[in-house]
This record gives sequence, structure tokens and C-alpha cells, in this order.
Amino acid sequence: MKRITIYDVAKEADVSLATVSRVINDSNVVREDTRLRVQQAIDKLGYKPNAIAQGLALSKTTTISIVMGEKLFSYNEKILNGLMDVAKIYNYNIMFHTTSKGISKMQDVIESIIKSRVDGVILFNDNFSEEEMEVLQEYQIPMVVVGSRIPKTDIANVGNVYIDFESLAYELVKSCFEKGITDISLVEDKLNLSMMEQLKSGVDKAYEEKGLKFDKYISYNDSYKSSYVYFTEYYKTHQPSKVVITLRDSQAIAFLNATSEAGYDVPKDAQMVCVLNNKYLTMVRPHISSYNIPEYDMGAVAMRLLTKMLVEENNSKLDKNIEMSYSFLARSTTK
Amino acid sequence: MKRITIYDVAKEADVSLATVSRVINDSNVVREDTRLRVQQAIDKLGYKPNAIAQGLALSKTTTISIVMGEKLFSYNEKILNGLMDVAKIYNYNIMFHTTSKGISKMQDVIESIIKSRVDGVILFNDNFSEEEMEVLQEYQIPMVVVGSRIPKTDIANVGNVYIDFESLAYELVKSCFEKGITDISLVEDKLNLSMMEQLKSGVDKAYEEKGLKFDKYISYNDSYKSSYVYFTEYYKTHQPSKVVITLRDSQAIAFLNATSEAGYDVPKDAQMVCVLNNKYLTMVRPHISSYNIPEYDMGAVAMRLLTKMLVEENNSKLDKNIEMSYSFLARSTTK
DNA sequence: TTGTAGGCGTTATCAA
DNA sequence: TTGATAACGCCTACAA
Repeated sequence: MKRITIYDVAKEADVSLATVSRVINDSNVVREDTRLRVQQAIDKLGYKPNAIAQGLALSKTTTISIVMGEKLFSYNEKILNGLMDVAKIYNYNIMFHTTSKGISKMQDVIESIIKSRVDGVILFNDNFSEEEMEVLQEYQIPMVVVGSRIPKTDIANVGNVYIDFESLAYELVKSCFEKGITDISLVEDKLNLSMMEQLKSGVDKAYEEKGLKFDKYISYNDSYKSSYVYFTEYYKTHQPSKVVITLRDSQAIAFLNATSEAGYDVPKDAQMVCVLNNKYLTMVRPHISSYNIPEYDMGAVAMRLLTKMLVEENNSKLDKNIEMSYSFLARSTTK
Repeated sequence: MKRITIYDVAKEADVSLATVSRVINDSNVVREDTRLRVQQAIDKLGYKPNAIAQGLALSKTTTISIVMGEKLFSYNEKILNGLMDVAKIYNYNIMFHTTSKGISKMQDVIESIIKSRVDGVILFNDNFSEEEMEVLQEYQIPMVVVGSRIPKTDIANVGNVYIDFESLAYELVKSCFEKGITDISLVEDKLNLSMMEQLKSGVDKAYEEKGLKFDKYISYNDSYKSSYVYFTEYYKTHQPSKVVITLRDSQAIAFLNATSEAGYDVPKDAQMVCVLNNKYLTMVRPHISSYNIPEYDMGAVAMRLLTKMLVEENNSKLDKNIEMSYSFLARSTTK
């Protein structure tokens, strides 16, 4: 079966292809009866405009690339949902790229982004370096980074929708200090180095201000099992910290299990908070305290920002750095 | 900055655009020194071939659409990883579509798939009806369905990579019967109706063969909270079944919590198995028995199958229905 | 209101 | 081994 084109429709409706093009694009200069005739031809033939050809003609693909790490835990999932929903509203197609250790370096992803001439790019934090961002810059592809804060702000064509994880950690530690607690641990998450870095710097800052030095950054492999094993081992020689901060559910639950199995009580002996919230935190006992972070909205805002950047090429005084707010969810692992 | 094209490179290297095209596409008829000259021009200008134009010229986009539900729990995530990795190997780009209740009907997704002229489609089960599949058929887009078994097999251009959930459930129930257990519940998951249907039909079949009728299909809303509430309520008037089968972690954990809080012991009073495995099943106590399902491989196999279908247009005797195997993971909720 | 023709960036077929 | 040139399918001035 031959792919049917605008010519076929034109012939069928006995008009020129220009007219068909007009009805496809809702031009308002078409007489009603010819519009009808064309529409009938379109329906009859089952014609669908070739987006590739349109892309070529318009130098605009109406598609956006999303780049994220291959490990998409629930935090990313909700951001993705927000991105997709808004993309749908604006009728953007999505090219999806994942980065992982072995198989695909960011470099390849960038290569294919440039080649496919997408209109814009959404980058999840933690998947690229600054120089990689600069490559995208050279090709003048508008992009917004979603997740945590990026160092360089006010680069042309770059937006950022973020949570200020540094402040979050800073405030959390300060509030511990106010309760007289200074023995705090922060558990590393290798999947989110940039978030971790910001959390750590917030913790450091709070300690510094108090004239102390923070030295309980707990680092090990990132799977659930290893963190569970790690803590179990840890308790043979250590006492738990008074407060333990964790980024994701896996580490939080591992900690919870290991701690209670070592004979300690949460929150009596050790309190804990897991920064990123999800449903599993309330499936375990006790329920784990966390933060309410508007993941879905972050995605939605990021995509909307990008679409704005795409229309207002004259990136006027559009605010391209948007901070999202969070709030503490006190549950049973804190008191 | 003007987008640089093959013409610019041609001028820079002082050759015709045809020659440039040849070196881009690794044609072996180019003399070594001119290839070099062209390559230098390419590097100097930072030229990247326009995939859109290539797509137009070749009637081939080298991109594949993936369609899945918006809720991507870990089961889907791993399939997706498999898909992406293999797509990368074959240098395919991925268009990503999600379907959800309100915002995007499958119909719109199909529309955009057809317009974007992707070479093939991967469909996750549970997101489309048979007639929607037929639309894709009309446009002759090769596709493979991944997840559970599709009813109609041997349609041209349609592949299927699946787990036989019906057999899985059938065997599971049979093995219960052998242990003298006939009081079994199956908990519904609204997110995966087709999987559920197959599980249920396997259960039904086993009961029928024994001359019994299965009547403990537990149905309610699909969020964690509601299933937890449901079970808690349930136990005020019911005893737990001897064996409870669940599809996903959420329901399994909800059941576990509600059951033990109602004063029953798992597995003594009620055994349970959660069909889809993931790490959370071993984060709770007791560890939940499950099935080892090769999700990643399913994705990888599905994508590889699709690429094969794309090259061997003469869909010869290529086996387009691939059943994947599973195995039981006995943990602490069964005995 | 409609049609004609040039252009979007490549590939591929012929000649040279 | 290289260079013209006609597709590929659509959009958009410009004409009619």
C-alpha cells in the first residue's frame, strides 16, 4: 500500500495541494464548501500529514527530548508524569533518552538529540556534566534542567526548575540543633550525586555555623541489600546516630530494618527522615518521616517553562529559574 | 547562527554535497584524501546531519515508539530498561508515549504515532484495545506487544513477547490443592486488567478441573491506602483465606500489614504470594514470596524482535510470538 | 479564495 | 571517484 500524501488528497478533492495544506493547518481563508470537500477526501483516504516532512519544511519538529538516568524510582516517575501531561497539552512529541553507566554515554545522547533537531530538551539532574550542557548550548537548543539547582544560572536558553535541597538539609539540621541533637548521620545515595552534594553542603553549613565539623557522611554501595548489610554490620561496633537522614526509600527502609533488628528503637534511640517521599514510607512500621516535594508539579512547570522559552525566542524577561517549595511530613520516625 | 547544512560542508571542503553525503554514510567509493578533507570540514563546522531530512529522503526515521501506561511501577521500569538498551545498540531513537485516564486517550497517541512515521511500535499491555491495534495495522506499522499474551496471534506485522500468566496462576493454585488448600483469594489490580484477567482465568481453570467454583476475587480501589483499609475492614467480619495471591507489591504489603495487625500470622494463618517481584518484597517482614520474571529480558527480546521485523520486511518464518519463562521464589510468606 | 513554484536538508540515480 | 539533479512530503510567499 502506497503511503498516501497530500497530493493524493488534492487529487481526490480536486484542489491543489496548497489548499489541502491550508485545511490541515486550519487556515481561515478556505471557503467552507471546499474545506468540507477536502476533509472528506482526507477521511476517505485516511490521510495523516507526515510530521517528518512538516518538520523539514518548518524547521520545527514539535518534539522535545527528555534525558534521564535509567534508574527511575518514584521521584523521577512523578516528574516524568508532569512532563508528559503538559507536553500532551501543547501537542509536543517526546523523544526519550536514558543514560546508564555502560551502554550509553551522555555524549551519544547529545549526538542524537542534535541530529534529531528537537525543539528543546529537558534534562534530569545527575546525568550530565557542565561541558555537556555547553555542547547543547553551541547548538542553541533551549533546555531546562529539572531536579536540583544548577550552578551556573542565567545562561541564555537554559532554564532550571528545582528544589533547594541545600536549604532543606540546612533547616533540618538546624532544627535538630535546636532540640539539642548534634549527632546526625547523612546516608549517601550514589544514584543522585548532585542532590546528595547539595544536601551535604546544607548539613556542612549548619555545622560550621555552630562551630562544629560534620563527619558522619555514610557512604557505601547503593542497592538495598548492601545498605541493609552495611547497617547491620555497622551496629556491631557503633551506636546509631540520634538522627539519620536518608535520600531515598531504599536506604531509609534498610536503616529501619537494621536498626530495629539490632535492638534499637526508632524513633526513641534513633530518629530518621527520608528526604524523598513515596508510598513505601508508610507501608513499613513505623511510618517514615519525609518531605512533601511537588514532583509532578516540577515536571509540569519545567515543561511549561520550556514551551514558553520556545515561543518567546526573544527570551525577554522570562524568569527561567524557578524554585519549588517543599514541606516537612512528620510521621512516626521523628518526634 | 545559521544551521549548517551539507551544503556548507561541501563548500568548505570544496566538493559537491553528494560527496559529503557519501562520507557521512560511509560509502566506500570515496578517495581517502577527499574523505579526509570532508571530515575535517565536518569537524570544523560542527556539522551534524539533519535526521529529519534523512527521514524524508529515506522514508525511514530510525525511531520507534514506545507506548505505556503512565503508572510505571518497577515491573514496567525494567522492561523499559531492556527496551532502551537494545534500542541503543541498534541506534534507534525512542518516541515515548504514555496513556492515562483523562488527559490522553490511546487514540491521540495512535494519531501522533502515525504522523511521526516511526518505523515500529512497542506496546505495553493494558493500554489499548483490539480495534486500536487494528488502526495501527491499517497503516502497516510493525509492532510488538510486550507483557502478557495477546488473544489474536499470527497477525502480520504483530509480535508478542509475554509471560503466560494464566499457566502461572493455574500451576500455583494446583500446587495449593496438592497441599490440601482450597481457600484461596486473588486480589485485583486495576492497573493491569489484562494480566489480572489471565491470572483469574488460570485460577478459574484449576478450580473447575477440581469441580469447584472460584469465588474469592477481591476487588476494590487500587491505591495502597485503600487496599490496606479494605483488608483492615475485611478482617472485622472475615477470616483470611489460607492463601492470598496478589499481583503487585502494594497490595501484597497492604495485605501483610492488615493481616498481622488483625492478629493473624503470616504464613501460619494465611500464606501469600505476590506475582510481580521487586525489592520491596524483601524489605518488609516477613519477606514475601514471589515469582522471578525476566522483565529486563522481556524488554530486550521485544526490541530485538521488532528490529528483526523491520529488516526482514518479508516477514518470513520469523517466530513473532515469544514466551518467556518464570520461576517461583519461595520466601517467608509461604511454607 | 485558490493555485504555482521554490525551499527545507538529505539520499540516490545517472552521467561524467 | 565525483557531480548534477530528481525525489522525499509539506509549507508558504506570490500570483492569479
